[in-house]
Amino acid sequence: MGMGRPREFDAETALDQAMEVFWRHGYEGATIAQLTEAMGINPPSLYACFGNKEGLLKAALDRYTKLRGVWMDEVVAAPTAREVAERMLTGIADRQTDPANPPGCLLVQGGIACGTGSESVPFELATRRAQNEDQLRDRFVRAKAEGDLKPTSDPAALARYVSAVSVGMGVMASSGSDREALQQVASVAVQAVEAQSADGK
Amino acid sequence: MGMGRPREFDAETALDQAMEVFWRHGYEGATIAQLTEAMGINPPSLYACFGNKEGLLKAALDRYTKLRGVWMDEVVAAPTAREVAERMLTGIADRQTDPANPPGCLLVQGGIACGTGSESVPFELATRRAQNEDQLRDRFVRAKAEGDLKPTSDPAALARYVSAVSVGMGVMASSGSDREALQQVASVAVQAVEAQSADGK
DNA sequence: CCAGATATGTAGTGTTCGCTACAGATGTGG
DNA sequence: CCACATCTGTAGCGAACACTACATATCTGG
Repeated sequence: MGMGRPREFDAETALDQAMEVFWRHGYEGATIAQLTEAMGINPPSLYACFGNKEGLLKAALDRYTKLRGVWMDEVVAAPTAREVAERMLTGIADRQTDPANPPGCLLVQGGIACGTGSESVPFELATRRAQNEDQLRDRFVRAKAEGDLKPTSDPAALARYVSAVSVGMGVMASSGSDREALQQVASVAVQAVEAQSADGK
Repeated sequence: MGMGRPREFDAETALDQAMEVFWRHGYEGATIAQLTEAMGINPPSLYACFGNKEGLLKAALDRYTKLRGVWMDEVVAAPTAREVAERMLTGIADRQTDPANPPGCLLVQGGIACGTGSESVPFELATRRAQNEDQLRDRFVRAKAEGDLKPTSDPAALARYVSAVSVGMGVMASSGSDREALQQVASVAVQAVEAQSADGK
């Protein structure tokens, strides 16, 4: 028994194109026609490879969070909580206004609200954002244990805060805010982390 | 010439119901069927009164921002920049988790991204958020002039920052974060404004 | 009570959506 | 070269969408 005709497109390349469409238009705003055109394939190929529209989104999210995870590892590798926050927020400002990608963050742009029948999409995005927050929290827990953060500080609250600012910056970026505006936000936001640092700066 | 049959529903009451549907499902996620059912009317009445779906959204946004404006006036009436930020952010935490409303903020939930043909919706929401930011900025400009904020502080950046945190909290609320979690974020966020206050607290 | 004007409920319209049946193309194992 | 398996393109499926035609009902002005 043979192995069948091989597929004529590269799945990861196609996924990158799909990711960009979801990123720009959101889950519900992206149509199969737009996706297939961007991916350079026809609907049957899409469904054979990814199951359905939601499966394609999840695959795109996997790819997005994988790429982002590499960067996040660098972020939490910073020596102090303050520098973690600074790397994170200034990096967010740069990345979310990088003309190579759609503005904002796929985990926000993808869909905060969805119609009946797609309630799992916002949940899926929220789960991925929460993973990011967890990674930050773990890093801040360590910072507190190391005496880098004040003994009175709340690492979980700090992580939630940095995560919230990141999300807010993503919305601003998608609404047209430029890199400079986001850098200003990052600059102010870091000061709240400084206030929780043992050396106060 | 007569004045015709009077409408049998109250426009503002119906608008409140429509606002809640948009708030919960977003612009694209909300269907005319859901809207008319919530409003207790039939499609022709909706179109006669509001023009089309986008007109209904704008009317709902007008009502939302009007109600919110009353509260914002109280916020900026606080005596110091720090207290303005505190009232704003703790109030956001309370309001966005108020069980009387859908979670989050209509200006965020309404739609960050939209499909082709509805690009004006995200723009409309962004414009309303910008108005809020302008109001904050004006207040912080005054605070700086009054010596309440440091001479080196940037009122526009501070306003952008508070606005960004508010938006981030809105996304968190819609993803299931409870009041306490948002209050923690608010509590941390205020410290950045404190750092820009002349008395440092 | 009548004529004009506006609102209402029923029952659709055309379009677009996500998705797929099907036939032909292209590969592998024997 | 043949049976089989998988992919590809065309063409279109049923459902849901925003929106509306139309007949009927309810008002005002005369």
